[in-house]
Amino acid sequence: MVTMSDVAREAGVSMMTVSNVLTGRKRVGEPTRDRVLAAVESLGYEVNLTARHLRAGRTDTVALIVPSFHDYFGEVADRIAPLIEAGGRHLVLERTSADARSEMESLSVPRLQMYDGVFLSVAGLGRDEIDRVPTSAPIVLLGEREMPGRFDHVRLANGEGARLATAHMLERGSRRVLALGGAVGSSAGMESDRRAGWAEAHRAAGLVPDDRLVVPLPDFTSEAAHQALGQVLDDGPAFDGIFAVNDTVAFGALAALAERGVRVPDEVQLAGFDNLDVSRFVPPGITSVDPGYDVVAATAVRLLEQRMAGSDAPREHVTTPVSLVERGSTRADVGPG
Amino acid sequence: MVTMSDVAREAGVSMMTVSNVLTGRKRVGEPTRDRVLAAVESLGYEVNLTARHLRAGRTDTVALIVPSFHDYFGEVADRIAPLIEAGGRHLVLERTSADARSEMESLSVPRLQMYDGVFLSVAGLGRDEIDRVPTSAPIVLLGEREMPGRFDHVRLANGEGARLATAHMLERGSRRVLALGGAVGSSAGMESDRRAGWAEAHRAAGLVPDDRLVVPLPDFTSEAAHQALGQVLDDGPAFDGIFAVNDTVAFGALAALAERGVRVPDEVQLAGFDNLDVSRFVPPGITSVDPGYDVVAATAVRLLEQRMAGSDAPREHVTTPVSLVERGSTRADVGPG
DNA sequence: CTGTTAGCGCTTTCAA
DNA sequence: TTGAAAGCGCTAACAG
Repeated sequence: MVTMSDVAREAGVSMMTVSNVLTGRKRVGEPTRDRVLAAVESLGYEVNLTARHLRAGRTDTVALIVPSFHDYFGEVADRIAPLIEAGGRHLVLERTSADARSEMESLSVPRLQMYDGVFLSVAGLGRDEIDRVPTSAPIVLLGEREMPGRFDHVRLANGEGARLATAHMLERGSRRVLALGGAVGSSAGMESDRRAGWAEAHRAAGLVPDDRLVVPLPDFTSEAAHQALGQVLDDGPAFDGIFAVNDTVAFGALAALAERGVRVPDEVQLAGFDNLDVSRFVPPGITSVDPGYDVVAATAVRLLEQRMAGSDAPREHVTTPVSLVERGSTRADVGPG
Repeated sequence: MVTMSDVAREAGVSMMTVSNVLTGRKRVGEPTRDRVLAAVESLGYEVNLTARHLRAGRTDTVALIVPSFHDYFGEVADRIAPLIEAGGRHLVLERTSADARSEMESLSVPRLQMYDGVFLSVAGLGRDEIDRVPTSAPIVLLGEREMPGRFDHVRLANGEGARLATAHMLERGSRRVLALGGAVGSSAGMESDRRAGWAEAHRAAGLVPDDRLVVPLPDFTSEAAHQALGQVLDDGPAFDGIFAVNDTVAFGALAALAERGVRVPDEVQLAGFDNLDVSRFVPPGITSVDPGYDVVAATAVRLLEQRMAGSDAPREHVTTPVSLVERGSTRADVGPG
């Protein structure tokens, strides 16, 4: 490995001069500069960033640590990346494994403090476990559940989104709207917030939410939704609308409906959550709750940069607004129900 | 910041002993060990990985650097991650910006050598530019084009996949199959390989590939495909099949067809490439070329680990096999054409 | 404008 | 089993 002192020797200058040429932090005379660059070129020298980072005490790198970068977090990452770059830092993504054990593992403190800041979304961890994550690096939590007060936290208006989607279908004539992927117990996760919104929409419409319409899922994949909805269609309660906990789940539902020849939106209306790009294109177009990705990203970046700048302002817990995007999977007018 | 020497002082031992306790590399007496751990706990000490890395000359981290982690590369990343973890290293993802300038930027040597190894997929760079990427770190190229011989390279059998998909539709009665996203010029990218396969299938069926059926796209998004196919439907040549250069493009096509009431597969058959998870579920199910993600991942990891182990075996250029997954968007039997 | 010194936090020798 | 010294490659601070 070629080091800076090799270059210095080759150019007949001190290491400091090489460093100055490379970083541009100090004025260096033209001829000296040229000799240094020539030496760099001829030796094929490359700065060692690890060494620079150790010296500087910063890595100029921010991590987005999420359970999966498909779907929602992929979209979020796409918006966060340019904002972080604009601040002169790099964004890297890390995937936490699904299970809580290795999730805690990947949150091992040493790794966290390798970064100037971290966006963290924890799927499997309970609130207490999160609370035990040391605060060595600036951390902004992303995620749809209660979080310890000692972290900044950005979350969506989940209940409101679910309410919007469900109310929309009720307005358009549905009377029995399934909550596909709704939590049955009283966990504090995203699914229970979304389920609460579903229930609230029913009550606002003068209907009593029927617990049998809440269909839990082992995970929020298309496959799980496909299977579960197949079961409901075969021998579950009757329904005429589906609020899917996210768009991926909605695709699984769509497949199950199509297989049985159930027409969308005529017989069953369908709405999802996340407004994935593909949801616009999948016929008949999936009505979906839009998370306002730009706002989520901008808020998260603002909080993290504030923290990285050393602010000790009180932690913020921000809930960002959502909106409903109506498409062909729900009806345009009030139907017969 | 608490350092190891703080812990050593607190525990009344030398730094070396602290290090040994923490890494477990050497035997340490029980009582000493306990005192060290107590000090670590009470001071809230965290190893500084940057320092460790500098000392070790390794970062135990591998990067997957891709233009986008949606779709194809997201799937690849999901398969690569566990394999890398199994080797005791971490996988991080970085996104290259779309444009070649900042792509070259993110490939700046210093960043590359921060990693023990790199999987690199370059979208915007030409072969010559890639050839100029310094070989400081072990690099395995991923991507569907000719690459310099000095790198290991994993690519798909693009031509074969396109041929399979097109031949399948021709067998099932299509006579005029659009190549949606096919390259028009003679660039050496993925799209021209796939277009070549499309043409070959025609010839094998005794048909003459019609260049007017090759529809170029500004980018391989659903939106671009939606627009372009809309144009073709409105005033382009007649067709009865579509080979979409990837599944994302296929979704855009599906939307354009649905808007105009064109029935799939009865009037137009449709096949894509990548076999995304969602393609299984989008009615009527998108026939797609499966890239064999597990094989791609295993091959790439094998090559990189070999390189990271210091091998100077000749560079390998591996083309991994693909297969066709038939679904409802193409016909089950020979139709009337 | 250029060079010298010191040290970021850790671990690999080597010695006790 | 424990410790002291040396140095990974770089740059801030200060001299010259």
